[in-house]
Amino acid sequence: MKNNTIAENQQDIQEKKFIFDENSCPVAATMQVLGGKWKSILINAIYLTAPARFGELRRSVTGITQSMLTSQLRELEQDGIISRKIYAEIPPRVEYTLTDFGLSLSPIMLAMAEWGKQYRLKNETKDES
Amino acid sequence: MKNNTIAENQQDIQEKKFIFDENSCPVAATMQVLGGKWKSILINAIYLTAPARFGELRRSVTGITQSMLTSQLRELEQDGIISRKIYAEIPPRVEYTLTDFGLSLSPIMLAMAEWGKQYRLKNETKDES
DNA sequence: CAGGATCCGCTTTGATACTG
DNA sequence: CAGTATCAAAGCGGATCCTG
Repeated sequence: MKNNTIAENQQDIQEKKFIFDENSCPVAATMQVLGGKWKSILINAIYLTAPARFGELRRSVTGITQSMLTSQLRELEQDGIISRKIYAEIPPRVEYTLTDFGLSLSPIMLAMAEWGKQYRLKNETKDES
Repeated sequence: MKNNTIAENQQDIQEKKFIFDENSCPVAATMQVLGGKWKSILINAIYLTAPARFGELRRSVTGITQSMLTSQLRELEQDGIISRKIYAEIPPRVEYTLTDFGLSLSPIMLAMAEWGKQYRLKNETKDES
């Protein structure tokens, strides 16, 4: 059973006949979900403050506008990352939490957080000019 | 009925008062390096085919234009992710490889690749309509 | 409180032509 | 071969106003 989805055969590996594109590269798929200016921040915020209310997120995620917050939350919900729970109250209340699938992102988020710290450290000491 | 119109200070301490923004959230820092349509694909491509020549990348990374390839490679080099080695030959030859710092991204890349596969699987079975 | 609907500018990306 | 330069198109993000 030599059904290699990455390279057709051993010769391709030696000749480096790889094909990378947005539809086949699985890393790109993840980036499409996490991409954009706010998605990763929102996931992180909801992860740390769940259950997170809309107004809470608007205040804690500095700089985001209402419309952006709404649209990004909708997309994350659409992608199965977060779940939206509506309470029929006056005033209305909506709580966001990570789904199990969203929680499966935590290894990535943790690794990215750790790497991001190192990256910022690296650039701090470099900016001493 | 307590009067908490101005008593927010005490409560805020007990409440979840997190602040998330692009400059403090380390995850956002990583996203700034990996963000965009091509960066993650390029890192993956260079990781798997290093040393990768410019023309090789242009052919293997399907859909990218020369100008995009150049600019994205320059930014990755600027961020210390890849190194660019020029051979003074005719015709010219340039090889790209990941730096040690770029290699430190591999846990993230591997985690993202694995998650991306699951994500695509999830959506495949969902698209059976 | 938690949005929805519009409008708009800027950044990102793409297409094309040219060069050492 | 490995770029640069220029221009056009697209998409993302932002500001503002309105609503159940």
